[in-house]
Formats: sequence, C-alpha cells, structure tokens
Amino acid sequence: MSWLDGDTTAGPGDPSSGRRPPTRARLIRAFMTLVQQRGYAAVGTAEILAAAAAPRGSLYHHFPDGKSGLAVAAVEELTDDITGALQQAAVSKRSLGALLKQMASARAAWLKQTGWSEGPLLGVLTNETVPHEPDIAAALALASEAVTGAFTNLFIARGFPPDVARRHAQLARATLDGAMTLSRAARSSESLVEAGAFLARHLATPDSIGDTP
Amino acid sequence: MSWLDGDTTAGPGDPSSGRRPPTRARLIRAFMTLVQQRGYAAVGTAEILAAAAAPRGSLYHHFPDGKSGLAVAAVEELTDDITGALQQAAVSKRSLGALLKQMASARAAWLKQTGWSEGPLLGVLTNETVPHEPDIAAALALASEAVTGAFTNLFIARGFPPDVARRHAQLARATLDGAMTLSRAARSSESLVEAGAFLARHLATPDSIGDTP
DNA sequence: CTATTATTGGACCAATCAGTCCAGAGGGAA
DNA sequence: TTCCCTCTGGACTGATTGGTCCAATAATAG
Repeated sequence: MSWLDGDTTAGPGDPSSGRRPPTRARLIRAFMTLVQQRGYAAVGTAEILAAAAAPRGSLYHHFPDGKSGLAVAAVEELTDDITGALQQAAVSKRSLGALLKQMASARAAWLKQTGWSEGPLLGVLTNETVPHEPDIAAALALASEAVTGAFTNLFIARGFPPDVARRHAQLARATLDGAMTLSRAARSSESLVEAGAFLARHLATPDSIGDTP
Repeated sequence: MSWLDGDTTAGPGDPSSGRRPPTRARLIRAFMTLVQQRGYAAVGTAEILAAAAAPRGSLYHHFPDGKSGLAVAAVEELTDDITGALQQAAVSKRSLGALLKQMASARAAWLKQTGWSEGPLLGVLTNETVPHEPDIAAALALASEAVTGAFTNLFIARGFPPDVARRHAQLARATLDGAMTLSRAARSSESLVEAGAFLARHLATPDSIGDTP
C-alpha cells in the first residue's frame, strides 16, 4: 500500500537483497521524482539521465520515443501503483471514512516531508501536455479512467450503488488532488486535512447521499 | 463577473472604442493564455512575444525580471480578477448553491469551448515552480491566500461563521480546481458537473454543517 | 522649438535542449 | 571458441532557450 502511504518512489524493482533496479526502472523513477518537483517541460533529459545514473543511449534504447515515451511509461506504472493500492484498500476491513482520511493525511505528510517540493504527477502532466502531446494525453485519459474506476470499486465495495459510487469517486479524486495543489501553494497542510475530514464526513455512509430527487 | 463566466482573457485594457491594449497588458494576456495551455516551462519567450505582437525589448523593459517577472504580474492580475468576481458574487442576491453550480458550469463550458486546451493557471504554476522559483512561489502563496479569503468572505456573507466559512472556502477551491484538471484529462465535463452539484448540495446551507462535536 | 524620458525593434550570445549515431561491452547459446 | 543480440557509453548536432545590449523612435515636459 505504498501509494496510500504517500510514497511514490518505492515500488518494486528491488527483488533480492541489495541489487540495483534495472536501468529502465531507474529511468522511470527518476522521471517521476523530477517531474513531481518541477513539471514535464522544465526537466531535461540530461537531468533525468544523471539522476538515474544512466547513459543517453539507454534512454533511447528502452524508450524509442524519447522523453514522451518515458512519460507514458511512468503514467502507466503510477496507474498500476494507485489502482493496486485502491484494490487492497477495497478488500481491507478499514472504514471508508478512515481510508479517505488516511489518503489525505498520507499526502499531507508526504508534501511536508519533501518540503512541498513534490506534487501530483498526473495533474501536472495533464495541465502541461493535454493540448500538444497526443501520446501522453492518451495515456493520461486511460490512467484517469483507471483510477476513477478503482475509486468507484472501493465505494461499491462499501455498499454504494454503482452510479453513486462513480460520482463519489470523481469527487474524492478531484478534492484530494485539488487540495494537494492548494496545500503546495500555501505550504500548509490545512487544505488537505480539511479535504480528508470533509470527504470522510460526507462520502462515508450510503445514507448520507440525499440526492435521489 | 468575467471570471465567474469562465473568461480569463477579457479583463480591462480596452477603455475606449477599438484601441489596442498597451504592450504590458498584451504580454500578460498572451502569457496567461499560453501557460494555461501548456504550462510555464514549455512556453518560450519568443512565443509569448509573437502572441503579444511585441518586440523582445519591450518584455525586458516592462518586466526587468524577464519571464518570471511576467509570471508574477500575471498571477497578481488573475488574483484581482478572481477576488473581484467573488466580491461581486458576495454582494449579489444569488443563492450560494446557484453560485457554486455556476462556477463549475462556467469552467466546464470554458474547457469544452477551448477544446480542453486551457487549464487552471494558478494550479499549473504551483506544480511547476514552487520548489525552484521563489519569486513566483511567493506570488502564488499570496494569491492563494487572497482567493481563499475572497471565497471565505462569500461564505460569511451567506451566514456561515468565519471558521466554517474558511474551511468551506478551502473545500470549494480544492474541489473545483481538482475537478477542472480531471475534466481536462478525461476530456469530459463529468467531473466538474458533479463537483458543482456536490458543493451546492453540501456547502449551501449553514445548517448542513453538522461538525460541531 | 529643445530636452528628457519611455518604449520599441531586433541583432546577438552562451547555454541548453531533445534527439541521432555508432562503437563496443556483456552475456547466453551453439 | 564464434555468433548473435541486448544494452551501454558518450561524442555530436541543429534548433531553441532566456537574457543582454543598444540604437532608433515615440511621447511628454519645459
């Protein structure tokens, strides 16, 4: 449940004792970290290569499409991380309110710990690439649907009817991601904490819906 | 109430009949539009200059700090637009629910109209510049506080106690901004429409709070 | 008018960008 | 060994980056 704990950089790639992850995985991790800090366009390939301790040839060997191909792979891997964590959450015994609060506080802790230097990867990629990078935009659309679907399944597993579950999923995602950016701008957890409390209060119980007119 | 209607590019600068706005204003508007489309780092000064039909010398005359100075000015101007619109909304006679719904649907209409090619300016700037552009980050922190304050005043004007008003302000901002990015990724208004409906339902009446333990 | 300041127009620069290319290291399989 | 293929290492390139500099041109003041 690494993503629920707010850690995007752990992941697999470290199967045995102290072996270094393969180059491809190191490139993806370096890309994620740097883009979370400063966005897609501001991060150069040279910097990614340095952070991953990989030569230039390896980047274009593993990702023939270059930087944008690396972005697509990173989006896909992050999607797997997130949906995996949400699946685990769905089958866990924790209450919905506790889960939503934990999602918010985990992100708040991560932001604070990194000195507000890292932000939401899918969000920044969306706002930087949707109009003019069709490959990345397509990957983001798929990722968005997958994550919303995983959130929806979580709400369904907690007893909501599918249509309500999906709307609550959209809400939870929007509020958490938005609060993350606001917290970053203000360098304060206030927004994220309030978001978690609010979601736990209003989305946690099926009978609090009140929108069947 | 241009910002409530989702139009960020209108603004002043056109006082008399058909006079062209002065260079400084044109630079800011060009910057806003381009950054909303593709982010801060991906937009070059040459492109901004071309869009504003201004020579290079003018940029560094009006903004001695260059691109980052232009960003700070754009953030300040957008902040004024937003807080002005919210002040008007606060003194208007419209219901809170109607206002929140309108904010969401105005953004949805704007996104759709531009082919999902423009996004939230403050959000993308936050996630691109906070760790390594101190001037812009400072402007964003001020802007964030000002906008949250304006939202808070709106809730206070509708009868909420100050502390609840501020928390609802954080919530409304986070949810609307987050939903905007999600809508952009999915190229669908679904998320924004749901966000507006949800906020109108849960933040509109003072007695729906239920959080005084 | 002249003097002064504000603004424009654009040539120019060093640094950096993403991407290309290829020689060769490494490691199984035969 | 030899063959084959994956992967690495890094030199190189043309385009573009943000920024500097200054002469030419309004615009305003006296």
